[in-house]
Amino acid sequence: MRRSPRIARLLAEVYERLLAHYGPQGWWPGDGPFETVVGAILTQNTAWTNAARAIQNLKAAGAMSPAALRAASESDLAELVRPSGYFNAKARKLKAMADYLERYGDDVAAMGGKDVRALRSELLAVHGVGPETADDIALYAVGLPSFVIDVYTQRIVDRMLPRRRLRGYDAYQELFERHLPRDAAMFNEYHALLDAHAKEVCLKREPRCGSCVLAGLCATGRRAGGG
DNA sequence: GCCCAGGTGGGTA
DNA sequence: TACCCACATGGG
Repeated sequence: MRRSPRIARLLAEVYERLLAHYGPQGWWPGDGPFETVVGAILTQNTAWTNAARAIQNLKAAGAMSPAALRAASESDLAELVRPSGYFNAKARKLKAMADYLERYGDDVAAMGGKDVRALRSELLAVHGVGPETADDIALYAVGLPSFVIDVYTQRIVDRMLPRRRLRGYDAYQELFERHLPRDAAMFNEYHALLDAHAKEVCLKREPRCGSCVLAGLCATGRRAGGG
């Protein structure tokens, strides 16, 4: 993908408008880097409120640490994370993550010494970690600049750049990373703002795109959405 | 009752 | 590479 000054200006303006309108989002909600890692797995294809219940269960059971996850049986873990859905699959994923973290001495912050691309590749090799979860962990738990793409981000980009026809996670990520300064704090805020905007405006049945904070930057009225 | 939610892994063509 | 499907609970 070639860098385009026009797209760089567009993405910068979108960020400025969203930040001015919604304010700082304070992601990732939760208590510390390891809890963020756990949350990234538990929120997969699941509403955050459900993931949060599972996190509370893990904390109440004293299981919110890599060592505790390794020590627990998979079936006990599954019961604890039941509210987040896919509980058997997620219990296995949590154990795989806990096994992986052992190489960093169970210290998520220790991953910060790595190159972001190298860390991302490592994370992708862990069972249950796909591109979005790897970027969630790299960005929100470790603080390295890896732009997070989710379905909301893809929908908003598709409406802003309908001619672009991006395919696949990496294409969307490349769009942001090629056109923005490589700044973890800004990546953090930008993704959270896109999420907030998608939830408040774009996913409504009748989005009022004319008064939307992104009016004029977004191709409206193409589907049941705009903004 | 129906659709959706801060995806991923495994199988098939 | 590109689809398909299983995985599963809770809220609107």
